[in-house]
Amino acid sequence: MTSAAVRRQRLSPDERREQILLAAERLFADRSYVDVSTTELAREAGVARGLLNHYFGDKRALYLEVVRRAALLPTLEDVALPTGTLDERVDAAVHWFLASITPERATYLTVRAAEGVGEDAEMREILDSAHDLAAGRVLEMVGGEPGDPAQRAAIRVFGEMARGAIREWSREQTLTREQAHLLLRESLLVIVQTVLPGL
Amino acid sequence: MTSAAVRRQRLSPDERREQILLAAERLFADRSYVDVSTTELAREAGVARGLLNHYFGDKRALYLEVVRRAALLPTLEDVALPTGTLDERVDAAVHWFLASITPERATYLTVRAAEGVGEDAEMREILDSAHDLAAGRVLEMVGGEPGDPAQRAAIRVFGEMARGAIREWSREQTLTREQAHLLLRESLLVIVQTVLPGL
DNA sequence: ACCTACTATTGGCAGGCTGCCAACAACAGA
DNA sequence: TCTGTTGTTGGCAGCCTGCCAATAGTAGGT
Repeated sequence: MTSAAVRRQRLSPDERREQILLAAERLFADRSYVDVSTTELAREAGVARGLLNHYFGDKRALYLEVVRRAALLPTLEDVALPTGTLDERVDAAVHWFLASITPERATYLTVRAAEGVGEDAEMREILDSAHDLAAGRVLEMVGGEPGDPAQRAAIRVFGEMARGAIREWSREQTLTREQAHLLLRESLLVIVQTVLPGL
Repeated sequence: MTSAAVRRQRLSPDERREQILLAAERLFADRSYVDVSTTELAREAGVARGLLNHYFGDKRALYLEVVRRAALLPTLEDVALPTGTLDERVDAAVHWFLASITPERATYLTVRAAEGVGEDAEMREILDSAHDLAAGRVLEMVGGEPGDPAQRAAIRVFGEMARGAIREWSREQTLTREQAHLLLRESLLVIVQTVLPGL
């Protein structure tokens, strides 16, 4: 009950939109989709409930927007392509992957994202495209052919594995960071050698 | 509007429970948790809505029961432990994994399960324990030490990868079954060689 | 500085869904 | 046939969501 906004304030649509999104990120980070009501979302943003619908149309649409931002975030900044031997490039790629998905974001995306809202086509597409983008990055780094669908698919599979390893390390703590890194490096190397012709 | 049950019928609790569960499995297989209302569930089961609460207490509890059954199913039947070289055992393990998770069940568990209901501790535990059971099986098959937490964790990571590969193959069709199998076999072999001492 | 048109913002209404509970009725045993 | 047990029902109360007409900041023209 901070009751910060007792007076009605008029903001530009962009500012208001951002404000609501930030509040939503804050709430959805801790609790699931179904547990957070639009009333709460509105209160957290210091705004009337109807305004959520006005800006996002739907509770679900607002949620998808939150997920979209979180999912695309790590692939936004661009990285320098590593050079050197295949081993070195693979190691660099694994390093990038582990760094790009911070533990917080990992739990958020692997746990929070797939939750609450019906994981329908739209939701899947958001996550898939983000994962595919990340896979493309890795593929570039190891020197593969990003245009080849099979190569991309193989690296996406590696991505699943990597997210699993990150969870084991950061949440369950059943693997050390070194073990996870080692596991991923060896596996990625083999995947690359298996799928990519002549490397 | 088939209106099969016009007359009230009295069944044994076990039968009724099973009937409701089957109806729920049918509905949740196609649509998400939030999309299926308890009214629909009751109608599909040919039963009054209140009976769902009577037997399962909660819509969420009913859903968790459905997921639990689906998740544990593949690990129920026991398999003969393969013998032979490491390569052969690894191949057998991959084969078992691919067979145990049918495409339908795969989409159900990777997509449906993580959806709709808040993926809280209870939900995670159901899936995790099922995945851990499967990992234990694989570990036995390749000749590891099922009691070693690190080995189990490594195989669980492989499990994530395998589910990803199954999805690429069965849903996205970006990999052939042979490619998926090859990828998993090579990776599992490397994982085993990396994590299991002296094999 | 005032006024006006524009539009960001609000609050309440209607429909639907969920959990709960007291009443009802099918079936077994005497 | 009768009666007690208990599986089963239907409706009530509360909450949540999407919608929409009314309200009120605010910029821009005079």
